[in-house]
Amino acid sequence: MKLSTKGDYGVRAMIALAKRWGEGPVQRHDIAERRQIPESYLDHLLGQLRRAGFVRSTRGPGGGHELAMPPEEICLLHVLEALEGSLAPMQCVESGRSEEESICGQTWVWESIYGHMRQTLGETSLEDLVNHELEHEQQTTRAGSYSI
Amino acid sequence: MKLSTKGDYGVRAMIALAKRWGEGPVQRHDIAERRQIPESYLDHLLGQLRRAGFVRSTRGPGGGHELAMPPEEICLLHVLEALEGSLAPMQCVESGRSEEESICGQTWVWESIYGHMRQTLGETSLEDLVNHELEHEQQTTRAGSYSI
DNA sequence: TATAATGTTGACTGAATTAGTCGTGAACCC
DNA sequence: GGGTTCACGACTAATTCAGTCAACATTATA
Repeated sequence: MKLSTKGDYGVRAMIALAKRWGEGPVQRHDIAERRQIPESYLDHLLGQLRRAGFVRSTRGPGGGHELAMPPEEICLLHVLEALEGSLAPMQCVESGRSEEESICGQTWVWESIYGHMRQTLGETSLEDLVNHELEHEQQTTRAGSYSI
Repeated sequence: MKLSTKGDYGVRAMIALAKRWGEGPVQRHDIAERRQIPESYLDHLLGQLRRAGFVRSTRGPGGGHELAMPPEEICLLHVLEALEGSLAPMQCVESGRSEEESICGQTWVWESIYGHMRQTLGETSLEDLVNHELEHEQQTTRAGSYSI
C-alpha cells in the first residue's frame, strides 16, 4: 500500500514550485537539491507534470519550471493521478465490477476508504501544503532560537 | 497504492473460513476453488495467518483450516497487517520522523488518510463481511429468479 | 502398523514494476 | 558561437511480487 517515490517526489517538486509562485522559473537543479530528489529522475516527473498542464517550462539561461496556475487551484489528487494513474487500492474498486464481489467480498470496504482518500486529497491544495509548511517552519525557528 | 494480491487473497480466504465458522475444518483446496486463489500460493498465506494466531490447522484425513476465534473478533486491519506488514502509505508516516517533514511537506495529509483507513479497517470484522455478502447474495438470487 | 489424506516448510524462479542513469538534441540568451 | 537550461527516449539495475515445487510431518482409520 505504499505510494511510489514517483508520487512522493512529484508532490515535493510541486510544493517547491508553489513556494516560489510568482517569482519566475525555478531550476531543476534547485528543486532537486532542496527536496532531495535525484535530478535526472526529476526530469521525468517534470515532463509528466508539464504534459498534464500543471507546469510550464522555459529553456535557456534564466529558464526553469514554474506552476502553470495558482497553487490554490491545484489539488493533490490531480497531481498524484497525473503521476501514478488511478490510486484505487484494488482493481475491482476502480472498475466497479460487481460480478467479482462474490469472490472478493471486500470491495465495499475499500470503496469507502478510497472515497475518503480521494476526498481528502481533492480538498488539499498546494497552497494548503505551503501554508502548513510555513507554520511548521515558524515553530521550529522560534523553538530553535533559544539554543543559539 | 495497490493492495497486493497477498492481502486480497488473504482476506478472501478468511472470509471463506468465517462463512464456515463452527462447521469444522475447511480444506485448502476448497478455499482455493471458491475464492479463485492459486492453491499452492494459498499455502503461504494460511501459514502466515496461522502463525499470527488467526487460523488453526489440523493435518490428516478430515483435516483442514478453521478460524481460531469467532469471526466478530477478527478485524480486517489485523488480518492485513499480519499479511502485509504496515499499511502506511509513506515511510515518514509510519516512522513519525518530523525531521523529514520539511523535505516531504505532505506527511500530515497522509497521516490523516492513514488514520481514517486504519479506523475503517479496524471497525470491520469478518462477521460484517460475511453478513454483507449474504445480503448481496439474497438480492441477486431474488433479482435472478425473474429471469428463469 | 500401513497407507492415504492432509497440512508445513523453505528453496527456487519468472515476470513485472520501480527507480533510476545517460546521451543526444533543442531552445534560448548573450 | 558558446554556455545554459530544458526535452526526450533508450537503456539498466534492483527490488518486489506472485507463484511453483519437492520433500517432509502429522493424523485417521482400516
